[in-house]
Amino acid sequence: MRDFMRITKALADDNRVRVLLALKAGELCVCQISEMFGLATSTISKHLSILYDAGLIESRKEERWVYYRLPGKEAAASVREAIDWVQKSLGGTPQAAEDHKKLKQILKMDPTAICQRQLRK
Amino acid sequence: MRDFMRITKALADDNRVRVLLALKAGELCVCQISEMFGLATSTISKHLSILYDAGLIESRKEERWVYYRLPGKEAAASVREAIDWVQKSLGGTPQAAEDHKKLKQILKMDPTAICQRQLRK
DNA sequence: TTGACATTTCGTTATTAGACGAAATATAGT
DNA sequence: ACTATATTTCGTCTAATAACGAAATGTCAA
Repeated sequence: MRDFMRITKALADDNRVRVLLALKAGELCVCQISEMFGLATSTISKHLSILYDAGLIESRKEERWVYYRLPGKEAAASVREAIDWVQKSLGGTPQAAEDHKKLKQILKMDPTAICQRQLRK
Repeated sequence: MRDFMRITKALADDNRVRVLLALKAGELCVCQISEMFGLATSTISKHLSILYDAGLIESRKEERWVYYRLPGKEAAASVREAIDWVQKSLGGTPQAAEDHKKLKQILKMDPTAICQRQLRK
């Protein structure tokens, strides 16, 4: 029950759900997500930790960045079903399309440039 | 997106999820659920309204009582998938078993007796 | 219509969540 | 070791949520 509720509580926030949709396209680092949503990196980091604790995302360190991604086949059934449910329900919505568009822009840029931009705000 | 988030927010509370599990066994009125959880009827009523607004339950008036039940086939896909996901993930947990046991006791009683008991607290 | 009573709504209070910036942590390159 | 910088943690503020009891609503029976 506790594990399941961690998932439902993690999904009960717009921004966290949008992160899951964005990660469909591939892994992202904190500053990229921060840039995409226009929120402080500390805020995004907190959201990611909640998704992580629920098992809804995994992470990987490379150089200076921490990349987050959707979990693989080894994820718990509840988790896989939750992610499928989100994708299926929201994959075709205007919000997802808009986010995807913005994401494409961000992926074109150099990660370093984005992160430095963040700090200057 | 808004509709979907209404569902995820509705699922982000232990008591509301337990209500969905309980309704698997059939429809229940507010006072029965109130008795089952040991919470005030006003609190349960509020929880039910949140589930209702999300489309996760339906209601039916009969005499003095309002019975709540899981939605039928006509429910939106997101809703059906959410309910299936909850049942599949939690149907076999200790919490569900305990609730089911308590529920059986309550269903044995006369609804009138239960509701009057509520008021005396 | 009045009374009984199940449910809902309202007002209040306490806890939880989400946001930020600042400070701490960790890692890579010099 | 030192600096730069990406991320996390911490402290704080504000907003949202869950709980209750009291009052309002609606329905049935007398």
